Amino acid sequence: MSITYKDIARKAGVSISTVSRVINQTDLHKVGKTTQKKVEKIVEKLDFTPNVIARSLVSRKTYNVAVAIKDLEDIINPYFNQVISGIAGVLERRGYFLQLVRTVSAKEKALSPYYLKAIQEKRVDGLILLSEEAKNKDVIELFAKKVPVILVNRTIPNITAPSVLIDNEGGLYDATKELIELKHKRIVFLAGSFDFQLDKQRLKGYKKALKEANISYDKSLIIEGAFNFNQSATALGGLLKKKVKFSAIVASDDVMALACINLLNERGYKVPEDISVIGFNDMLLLPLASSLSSMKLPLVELGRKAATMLLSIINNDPIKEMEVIFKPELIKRNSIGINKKK
Amino acid sequence: MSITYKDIARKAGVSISTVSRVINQTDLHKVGKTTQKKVEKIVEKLDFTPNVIARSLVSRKTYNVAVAIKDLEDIINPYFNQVISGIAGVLERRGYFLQLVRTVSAKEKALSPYYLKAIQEKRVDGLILLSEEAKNKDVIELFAKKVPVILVNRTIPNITAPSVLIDNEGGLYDATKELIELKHKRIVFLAGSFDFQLDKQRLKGYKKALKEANISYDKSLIIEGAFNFNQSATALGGLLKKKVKFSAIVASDDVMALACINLLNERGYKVPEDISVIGFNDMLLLPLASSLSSMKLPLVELGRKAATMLLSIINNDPIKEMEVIFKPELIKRNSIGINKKK
DNA sequence: TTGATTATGGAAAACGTTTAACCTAAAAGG
DNA sequence: CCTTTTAGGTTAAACGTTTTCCATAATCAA
Repeated sequence: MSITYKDIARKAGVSISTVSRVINQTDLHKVGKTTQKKVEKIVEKLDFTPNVIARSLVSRKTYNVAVAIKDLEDIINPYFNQVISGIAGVLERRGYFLQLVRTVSAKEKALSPYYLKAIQEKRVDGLILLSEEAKNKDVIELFAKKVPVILVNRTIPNITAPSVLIDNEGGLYDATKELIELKHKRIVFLAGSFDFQLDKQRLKGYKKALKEANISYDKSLIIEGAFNFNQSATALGGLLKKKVKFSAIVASDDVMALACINLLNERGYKVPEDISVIGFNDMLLLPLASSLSSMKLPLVELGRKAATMLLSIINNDPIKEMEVIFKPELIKRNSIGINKKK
Repeated sequence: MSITYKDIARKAGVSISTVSRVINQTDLHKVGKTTQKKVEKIVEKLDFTPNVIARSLVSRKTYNVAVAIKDLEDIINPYFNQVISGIAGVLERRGYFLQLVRTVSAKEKALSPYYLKAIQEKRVDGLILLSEEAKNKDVIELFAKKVPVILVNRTIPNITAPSVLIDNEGGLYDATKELIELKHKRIVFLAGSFDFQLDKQRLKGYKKALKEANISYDKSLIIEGAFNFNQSATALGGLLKKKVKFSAIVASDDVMALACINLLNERGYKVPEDISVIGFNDMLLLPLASSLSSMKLPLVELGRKAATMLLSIINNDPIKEMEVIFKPELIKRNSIGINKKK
């Protein structure tokens, strides 16, 4: 059916090994110039591409990398989008392919989640884990099996793993501190979900900033918005309904911050005159929020870094640092101002 | 290094063929009940998963499907997101993996674009083409080579290919007609780009509606916004600057429509009092535009359909229809109203 | 009892590569 | 002139499966 080395070899009147050497440019000293040209011409003419499957079988390399997100709806999230975009760029430049896998199984009680399946079946050379859903136990097992894995914005207790991290604690500390400096005392932290490390770490930073300013921690100011617009609006709506007092909000994501601004406007509050708002990620993709202050993160760059590290590990290149930490940087725009109340 | 059939066979004291038969549940009449149990127990205990590469080599199936988008930034676009989400769901349920590939090559003059490379190297069993970038010539060649390919929202001249299409002409016809019924006469069509079939088709529908109403076609009302927020705002801004008169806008995408509403508000126009706006896709992901009227498309469903068709072709199942067409449906919300001017 | 059938299983080729080991003729070295 | 080296190859094993074909023992019908 399709062309193989055998065909090329026959047409060129040489052996299969010679064809392999010409195609891979290896051991070329074992091939005469004229033979080489002859083979190259035929490869060219037939537009031949070696079968990567057969190649993988012997080389044990697939040139395939899995990128794991929790659920496929997650690719809708601009955060993952940008990271994946960065990953993909590096992979392509280095000749690798990108396989998108999920960490949750399909409802029908699949045996193992897809991201594990991809590795068990040896479909991929490595894995970039963008999701926190993957169980610690499973991830530890992967490390034990020497599977190249990069963790993104997630750690495993007591283990130093190759990872690209975000200084979540520092980020929320900086954001909170800025608001405190603007005389805010009752600051809402709209987290995504405390099921995630990321928000636990951020809460730490929030508390730290409060403590330093001798502001007491009020649990009722902490709410969860599931990283999406609607649930964030609902959460904030709940707070308003309960008449909880506050003059500022830090959100764990720009979309969530946007939901706040939107709801506040609807309810007659002005941002930043009445309420200050700071987002996270600085995604800039919603020009509607062109005045949103945010903790900026170079997400595309972060993806690039993760991919580069993974490829280093896959190719046994020396790796400079096991953990790379990106520090969010506060971008001040028009959504924050001095607290004038009281 | 890793476990193979050989190991299982040795431990079970049976042949490799027997192991294969048990694992694949094929030719089970050739395996005794007790032998089967014995093998199964060992497979279970060792947590063995067959090497999919070796398997692919002989079966000529990779259980891998490529989904091609133009550029990786495209996954940021909610349109692709939803379609891919639909595709991924079906693939996973049927045991297939999803490979994300681009139709444009990396800048460094790569030989062939990645989506072609994936096929040439036999990495994938089929391809879903979400991008119009892929050249007709290349796509035709794929069909000639009997590669399973599904086209999404794109056709190839003179060829009936398996495809999932959108009734673009009908969609814009309906939108325009609605506005005409609301007494609008000068209607802006904010297209993405006329490099694309999709917008050419939509323009056709737009013109058709005008013609039926005896409204003359004014080319200056046709602008392009590159399917993104900023360029759409710029395009509309240009129109305003030139003082072109209009009372309604149909945009080729919700984000673009949003850009219009945003700019109009900034410039002091009210929607829908002064200007009516209709979007396309009805993505609903920007609750900020909760009142945006839009031509709704079941994008996730569309992705599902594409994946289902592809798998049918891959597995030589009879395929019901070569072309499935999704008709956009006008969802009326608060962004349109009767034209009161003149 | 004999021949046919059935149940159970193994051996080996094949898939398309890579690569280690081997071969030969010519060139070089002494 | 003989030996060694080098250039330019070839052969064949290996990678981990699937699958066709063959083998044997037990069972069955007559």
